[in-house]
Order: sequence, then C-alpha cells, then structure tokens
Amino acid sequence: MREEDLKQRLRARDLRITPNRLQLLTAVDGFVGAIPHTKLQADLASMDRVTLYRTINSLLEGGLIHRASANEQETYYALCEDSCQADAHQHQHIHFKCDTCEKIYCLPMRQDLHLNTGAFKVRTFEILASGQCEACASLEK
Amino acid sequence: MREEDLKQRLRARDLRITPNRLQLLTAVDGFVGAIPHTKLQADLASMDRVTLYRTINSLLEGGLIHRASANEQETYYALCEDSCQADAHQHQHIHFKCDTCEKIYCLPMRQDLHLNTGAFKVRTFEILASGQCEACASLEK
DNA sequence: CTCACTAATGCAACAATGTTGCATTTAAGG
DNA sequence: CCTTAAATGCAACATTGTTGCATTAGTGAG
Repeated sequence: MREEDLKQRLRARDLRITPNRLQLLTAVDGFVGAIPHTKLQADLASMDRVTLYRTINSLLEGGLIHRASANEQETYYALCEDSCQADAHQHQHIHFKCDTCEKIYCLPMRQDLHLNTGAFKVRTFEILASGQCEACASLEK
Repeated sequence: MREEDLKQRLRARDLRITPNRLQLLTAVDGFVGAIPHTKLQADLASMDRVTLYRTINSLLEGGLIHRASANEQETYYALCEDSCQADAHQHQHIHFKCDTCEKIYCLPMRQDLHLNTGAFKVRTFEILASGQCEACASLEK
C-alpha cells in the first residue's frame, strides 16, 4: 500500500501522522498474514518498546489494525478493512494458523454463521482455526 | 463431581493422584464456567505458583482440562468431556464471555459448522464469542 | 512561517505472567 | 516396606505489558 494511503487512513480517524505510526503500518501491511508482536519489535527495533505498545494501542483504538489472537501467548496484528469503525470492527473472518509455516492468515467467512446459543445473546465472535495453509499444502504434493 | 470420579479420570490418563491435582480439579469443576488463572492462584494459595503452572500443564496434556482463551491476557480453564483424548480435544463448543458478569461459558455447538476456506485445510477450530449470558439477560428484565 | 497546545515519544521503573534448574519429597508398583 | 520416577517447592530468571514524567513534535490558528 502506498504511504499516502496509510496517511489517509490515519487522517480519517483523527490520528496524528508520525514516522512511528507509518513505520508500524507499513510493517503490518507488508507482512503476509497477521504479524507477530515479536516480529514487529524486531523490525522496528529503533522504536522504543513502550512506544511500540502505545502506537499499537492507538491504531487498535483507531480501528486501523486489529488483534488476531491464536490461542497462545503471542499476539498478532493485521490491517483492518476500510469499513471498520473505531469502535466496531467488522471482522466476520477466520484467524487461521498454519501448523506448518505458523503464519496467521485472515480468511473471509464464506458462510453466514448462525450461532445458535439459546438464551445467550452473541454480540461479537471470532473464529480461531488451525490446519494447513494453501502454500504449505501445495509444497507437499 | 465426587472426588472418586476425579481420581478415576487421573488414573485413566496415567496421571498420579496427588493432593494438588485433586485440589485443582475440584476448583475447576466447582466453578461456574471456565475459571480464570488468577482465581485458581487465589483459591489455591497454599500451592506454589510454579507447581500450579506445572499441574495445569500436566492436566492439559493429559486431556483432563482445556484452555478457554478469551482474546485477552487472562487464560481460563475448564474440565474436558470424558471423550477428550490426551492429544486430540473434542471441543466443538463456543467459549462465550459475558460482557456483564465476565464469566466464561463453554457452550455446545448446535450447528454443524462447515468452515469453507478454500485451499486452507482446517484441522481444529475454536469460537470465541461475547455478549450477554442467560443469567444476566434475565436479571435485566 | 511562527506560535501555542496537545498528543506522541523515550526513558526508568515497576508489575504480571510464565519458565528453568535443582534439591527434596512423595505416589505407585513390586 | 523399598525403589524409582514423577511431583513439588524454592530461587532465579525471562518475557510481556504498564505507569509516571520530562521532552519532543504534529497540527491548526493566526
């Protein structure tokens, strides 16, 4: 994505445009799948560790990125769709972790999920899946 | 659940029966929903912090309990069904966190979920949902 | 362009969570 | 009982995330 587009996204959410934020967004955008926090820290080593946490938080709150958890300690981040609101992320997708290459992918939901949970009113949900990704499956053949 | 049943579960998975393990299982079993780690630590304060981690690990590996993540820092644990194998948990259920009382419930899946993810082969999945639980909904009326 | 104001940053310190090594104790089978 | 391997407790360490505060920098107004 062009830097100007990233700046535009920041402006759209009333977030100041700073080198750190652009660096972070570029790193997230450039990574295939959701990027692990440790990788962010390694790639953005010039940025203070605390600043990284706070920058991530700003972008999370601003709805520019989202957390893609994977049922582990490590947390992952990915860019949001344009349609995401600051307070209401529109993520009807699956966070898929490949058992082989360990990448985290955000896959679209192709089925309208109807969570039938009786008297429990579901407001949001997230699906964590694991298995084998497309790339690793084709390598195996 | 009776203590004898808990012992039986330990034996079934070739795990030694120790007071710590029985305490832990009793705490998990007695809690409504999945129990947070912090609550376990508070309730089992007599147990060494490290021993708690290791005991949890043994029971996780033995398939007696499972982790119920909730897209947060805190981790939660719940008893497994009898049918769970040590290496393959049969959890086609939803981990539901109530926004009001913050309890974590393990709800059964009433719908057969067909994850249509193209060339991505799904092996396991977990659903994290949030909303309002039955108890909190009825209180509100 | 400059100024003023607020938000962002960097640093230090702290807090919470989880792990490893090692010596000691204990469960379980003979 | 006795033996043996597993479980436990303690100390130390590692990782991850947070808070306070002084300094710097982005932004909008003039």
